[in-house]
Amino acid sequence: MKMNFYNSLTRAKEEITPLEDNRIRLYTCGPTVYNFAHIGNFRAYIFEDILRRVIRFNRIGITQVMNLTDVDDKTIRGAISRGVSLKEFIAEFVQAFFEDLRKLNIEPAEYYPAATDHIAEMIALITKLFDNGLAYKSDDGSVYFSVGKLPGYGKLAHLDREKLRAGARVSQDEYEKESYGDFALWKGWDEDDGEVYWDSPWGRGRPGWHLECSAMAMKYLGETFDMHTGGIDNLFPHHENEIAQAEGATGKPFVKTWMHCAHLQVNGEKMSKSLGNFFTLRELIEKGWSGREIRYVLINGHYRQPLNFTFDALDAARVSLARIDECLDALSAKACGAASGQLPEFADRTEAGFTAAINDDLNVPGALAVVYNLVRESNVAVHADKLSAGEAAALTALFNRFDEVLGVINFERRVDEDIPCAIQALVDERALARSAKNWTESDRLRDELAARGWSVRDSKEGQKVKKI
RNA sequence: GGUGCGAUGGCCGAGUGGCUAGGCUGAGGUCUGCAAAACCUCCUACAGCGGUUCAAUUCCGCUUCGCACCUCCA
Repeated sequence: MKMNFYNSLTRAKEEITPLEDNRIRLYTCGPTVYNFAHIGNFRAYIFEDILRRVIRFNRIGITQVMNLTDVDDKTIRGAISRGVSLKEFIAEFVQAFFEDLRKLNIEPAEYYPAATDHIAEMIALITKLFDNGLAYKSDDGSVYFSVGKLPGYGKLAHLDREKLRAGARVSQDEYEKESYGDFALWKGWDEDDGEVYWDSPWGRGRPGWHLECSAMAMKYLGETFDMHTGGIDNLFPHHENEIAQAEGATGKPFVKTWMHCAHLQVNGEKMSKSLGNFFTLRELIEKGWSGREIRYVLINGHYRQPLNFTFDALDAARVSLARIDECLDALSAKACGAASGQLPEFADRTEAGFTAAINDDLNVPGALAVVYNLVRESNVAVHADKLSAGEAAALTALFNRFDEVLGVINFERRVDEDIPCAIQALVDERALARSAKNWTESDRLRDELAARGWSVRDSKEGQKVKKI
């Protein structure tokens, strides 16, 4: 089935086919490792995770690169304020970032290049831009990209260069640029940079922010590759400038498909560090939410729509996931280890519906609706005892197939713990009371089990005991 | 000022020119000694005003409101 994704460059949904070798080469803008990422940041990484999972679900290979921005104003400032080297400063946040990715069940990318390991590639790129007459040096030792000399600049953001004007945040423009839209390729060293600098043909300094992505993307993925993604706020200027640097150097198209996700909001406003209205993943986990629940909230909205983050949504996620768990528990009890057989008739078109949803611009909410319909029909069949063991096993396999994309069904799913002897004794005692129809004693024992952290549910097959 | 995006039932959140999204919550019901789980029903939604159409929540225009970007940003 065809994948159709929305391309920010053309502003239309387009059929996605790999440029080469049935493999999609994907560059995803990663974190600046100067503190802990917040869940708004992770919305982007989860969107990219869903993207790569959907590509794989379609039996297409993937090579994903996610950069780590480890040199910029914020990392330098952080290192200096702590009196440590840049490498030491970022180490904690790099490690935390990878831990957080695991907590959210985000699949690892193939490459995580750090900017500071690719200074030579960046210098080479600037050299090419000089050769092509697109770069110039200023008096302060910085190098700028001359936006006016590159035809087509603004094609991604659809901005008219003539109409670029300073927004609210640009009142203090201290750079020595020839023209307003020009951006730094290389920043000449100054005192604020401390020990952080590299030598270059233009003197000591450090790379401009946009440069690393162009240089590293081309190193790992080639001069032209399939897809490049990030948050919508990266569309301009960051991605526009990446295109300018890459295409200005090579003369070839840089990226075929650009995809951008909308922001996570809190009370209708963008979640951001500057507004202070953000939650880090670790904060939420400390409050008792699981990575699974947080992942569920973050995928249960279309990536191009702003998503309003609330604790009510986390509550709903917990209950919703429990419903899926109940269904899968019932199926696995029914399957009882049987080999996967035929799917029951009601599930005939389910996978097609799921695939249609995710292949239509990653419509995860639509895919989840398909999953919940299957949950309901499975429950009906199980409770009516109309399911064979082979069918139950086949349904389980189907849920697992969906989970290749969702990453939320089996991830961190509660496994039934062994029942301690003391608890089992109470359960046995309760069975006796029940057979004697001593409901008072039965209820008392249920309360006692609950007080000890175990729930008991009566069914035709007897008592079902679970850790709460 | 420029450029985009959006407004869906109590909450979240898809989608569609006519046919049930889905989840959560609330109410009622079936089952059960009770509870739980499961299932069923209901709370009959598409910002407002015009227009196109046999038919508009869906297409077009205007209005109102909101969000984002306009060189730190996921």
